[in-house]
Amino acid sequence: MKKNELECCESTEVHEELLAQVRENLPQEEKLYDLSELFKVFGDSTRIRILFVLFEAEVCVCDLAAALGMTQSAVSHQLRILKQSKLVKSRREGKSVFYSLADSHVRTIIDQGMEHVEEE
Amino acid sequence: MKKNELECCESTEVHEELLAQVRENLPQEEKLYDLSELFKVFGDSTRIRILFVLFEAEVCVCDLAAALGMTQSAVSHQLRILKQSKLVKSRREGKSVFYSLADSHVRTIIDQGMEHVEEE
DNA sequence: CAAACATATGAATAATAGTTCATATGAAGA
DNA sequence: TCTTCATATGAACTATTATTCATATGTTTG
Repeated sequence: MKKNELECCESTEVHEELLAQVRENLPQEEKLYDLSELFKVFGDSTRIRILFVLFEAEVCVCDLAAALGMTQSAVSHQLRILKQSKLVKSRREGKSVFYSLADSHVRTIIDQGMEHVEEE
Repeated sequence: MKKNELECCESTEVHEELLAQVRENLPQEEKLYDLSELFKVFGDSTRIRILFVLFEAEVCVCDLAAALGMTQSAVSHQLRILKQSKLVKSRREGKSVFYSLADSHVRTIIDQGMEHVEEE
């Protein structure tokens, strides 16, 4: 990173200090990437709807598809993404596969998001 | 929604009840959409990095661009999105515009996400 | 073991979103 | 007022992603 890039806002000196401090406290690039990837999973209304259904109960794929009015394939693709992010887990029972929430962070994150959305 | 869609998993009866209950407790479609739109904002590493910089201090656009090694334009576009979602606010001081976090939900949501990502 | 059922998955398509480039807006100073 | 600096924004391009369709995998039952 070249120092020249910082030549902005005229008062270069002061900002250099600030930027140095900011960079120091910034998490590793990989962590930030993983974090954004996690939120990307929440950033789709189909997956959000799936999670809300799973708040209620452990549900099999075809019921999920029925509840959401979507094809089995579309739901299955999204379940795979949710599972890869460890937001849901699955359990096979005969021909069916039942999905449920993986841990409590899911609920907390969504609740906080809801609070933000519901403000004003 | 046609009842025929629910003919799956053979034991239709039981699931009908479950699905009726699930549908009842599901938030309005609009709420779910807004929620996913909010998380979509968190689901980009550029915006996550911007938010982490703002955790440290109130920063002007060109310093943000410098800190992240991005063009002023790209940062400005993302700031607009963050502002529309009310995650950041801005304040003009002469030629510069300073950005800062809008409320505490931002921090809570990101912290919970971090916890999830950092597990195992 | 063959047929039926539930789910998973690869490829293709369609829609969405981020960055770049050029330029517009808005403020400060000569 | 004209120039310069900081930021904002529209359009084009590129990349990413969700859904569909066809089909594969895995399980139960006759």
